[in-house]
Amino acid sequence: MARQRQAVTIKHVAADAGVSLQTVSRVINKEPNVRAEMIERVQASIDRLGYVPSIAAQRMSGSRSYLILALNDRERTIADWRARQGTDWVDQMLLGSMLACAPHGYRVIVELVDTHSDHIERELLAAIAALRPDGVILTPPHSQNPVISGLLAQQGISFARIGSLAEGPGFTLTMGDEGAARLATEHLIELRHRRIGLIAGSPEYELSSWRIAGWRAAMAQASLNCEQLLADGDFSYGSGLVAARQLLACSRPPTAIIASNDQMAMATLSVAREKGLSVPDDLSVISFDDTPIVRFNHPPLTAVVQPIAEVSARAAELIIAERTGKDVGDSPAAIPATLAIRKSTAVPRNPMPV
Amino acid sequence: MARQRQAVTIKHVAADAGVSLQTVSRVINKEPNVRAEMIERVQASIDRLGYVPSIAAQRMSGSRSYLILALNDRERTIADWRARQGTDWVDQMLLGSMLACAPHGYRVIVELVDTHSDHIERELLAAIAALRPDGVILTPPHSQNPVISGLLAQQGISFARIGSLAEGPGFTLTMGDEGAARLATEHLIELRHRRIGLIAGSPEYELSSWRIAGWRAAMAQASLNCEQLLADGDFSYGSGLVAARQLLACSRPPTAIIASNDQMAMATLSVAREKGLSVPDDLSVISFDDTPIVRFNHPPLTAVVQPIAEVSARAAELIIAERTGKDVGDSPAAIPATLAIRKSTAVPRNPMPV
DNA sequence: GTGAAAGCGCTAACAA
DNA sequence: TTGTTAGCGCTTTCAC
Repeated sequence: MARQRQAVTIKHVAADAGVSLQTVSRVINKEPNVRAEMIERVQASIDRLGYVPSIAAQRMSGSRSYLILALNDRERTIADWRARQGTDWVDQMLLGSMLACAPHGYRVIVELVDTHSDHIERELLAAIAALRPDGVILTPPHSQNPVISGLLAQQGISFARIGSLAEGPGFTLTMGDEGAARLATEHLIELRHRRIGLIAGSPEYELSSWRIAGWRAAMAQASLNCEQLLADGDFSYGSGLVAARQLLACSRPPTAIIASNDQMAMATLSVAREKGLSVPDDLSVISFDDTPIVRFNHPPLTAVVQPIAEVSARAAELIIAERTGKDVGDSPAAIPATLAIRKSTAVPRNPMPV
Repeated sequence: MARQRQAVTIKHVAADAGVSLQTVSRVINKEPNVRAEMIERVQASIDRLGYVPSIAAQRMSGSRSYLILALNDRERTIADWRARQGTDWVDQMLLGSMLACAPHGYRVIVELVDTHSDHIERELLAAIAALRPDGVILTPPHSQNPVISGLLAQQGISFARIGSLAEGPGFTLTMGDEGAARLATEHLIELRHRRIGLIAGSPEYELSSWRIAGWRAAMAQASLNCEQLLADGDFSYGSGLVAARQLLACSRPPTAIIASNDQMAMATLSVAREKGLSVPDDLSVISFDDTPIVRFNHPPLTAVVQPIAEVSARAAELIIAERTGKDVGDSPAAIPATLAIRKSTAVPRNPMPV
């Protein structure tokens, strides 16, 4: 098969409309200072010929590449995909960002990068050199990596940081983690829980501390003590087991536990089972992260629902708006998570055990 | 921020190595007829400068775009993403194709296209004009759409059709649906089921008929009658309800049902519940599609595990190999699905009801 | 085996 | 407001 060049190019359109290339270019890019009549004429030719500009050529001439990179942690992402547990972070990102990109002619490319690798810089630079994306959407833990931020800023690529509020370049976006933790805690307080444990996420993630802060705030507001109620975790199932055991083994164990993600929530359920505690009667459990595994559990878990798609859409919009020179909107932008109340939270059977 | 051009270009490398652009280009593209010494010298400069070729420029000059489009049905994909039930078809596709692409410098772009739209042709042509991908991976139902196949062939773009064996251009790949249906049926026969129902998938999908064929073949081999045991479905939950009710309402109802996807399997479970049938004692159920919803069910369902990642990887390899001019391997390629035996299949309590 | 020239499709800068 | 020119970074001829 012969190597095909572009079927219809800007030249064809220009010839067809009887104008210069430049005029066609101006119409394509919706530039000002073109007579309405011209726009109409050119647009008619574009439609008739079915012309679509070549992204590569646009990129070459120093314009936009219409490409946005969705940067995710390689190890985590591949592990999630392999596990087939329904973790749909990437899907939700695609859902949000692709739908936001489509009307502007942008595309999203999922790019996986090693977090802990020392050549993360080289990997990212290679992707940038190869694709020259107009923007990059960073997810935790990349979003709080100053090496990445610095590199992108220096390259003049606009980017959005999801789940980070650290000072520095780039748009910052959150899902209101502190508020969400507060929401979850308050829900439990309303159910008359007094001892509410929290299994924290990995300290490598900024949002882990926000969740702790939200929980602390809600507890303080209700004049409840947090002592012995905070356990470390790192988002892994194993760390959840350790943390849940620690919480439930203390002198005055909690009647409710908030786990900072789905894996640790599942681990908490497992520990409850091994201790003969029934959920939710003996122990209420809330999961941060409303994944299928959480929803299909028996009982289905009360969970914090993170608006990943919405945040990703906003991230894409911010990046596109910046390029277009339009009003960029607010940053930091917070799109609050909500609480889905299900069957794993209830009034405690023994409000004050032991 | 100043619009940044490529940091390191082929010119820099050429100057650094003291050779012509052409020689650098030859080294990049691993062309023959370059002295080993030259290759080494150029490669050293490339490494030292951290040079990565611009995909856009490569595309412009008539070479490869290093882009592969993963074409999926828009409506279905977005519905799955929104439903958040853990359907991970796209994830598995990405897992397989991205990992296969990475070593060759290729990227994958997920593209959603309306199946039933009359401007599907325009949509696809627009994507091709904009990106000029080196290849396209088609999934059902696109993979069996002759309009799409014809268009891609005419554009000289290599493509792989997953789940289609229809004559025509493009590589064809399957997950051995007939064999998988046979496997599932034989598993039930071994458990001494004699009346095994099948809920078919949408007739718009070629693979629906393959599954029927596999079931029929296994039944015939065991000298079992298929009468009244085949019900129509269209992969939707609703159609599964209708089909399951029909099967279970007939004069000699089945003791086992194979549903052609997860949704219809769930529907079958629901109908079993409403009829007071216990699974697996009164009714065995097998799902085609091993999604989280199936795995997390109580009881977890015996299911056909489709090697989506493997097939997608193979599809990407075929496309890349064709470009590279290497041995392309076989087409049609079949990567057989397997059967995960879980708790929804057992020896029937009443081998011959009524 | 290596290099020089032309051009891919488009836009920035400038001119008219 | 519109058109002309030059050039983006690379690969394809075609010379040498």
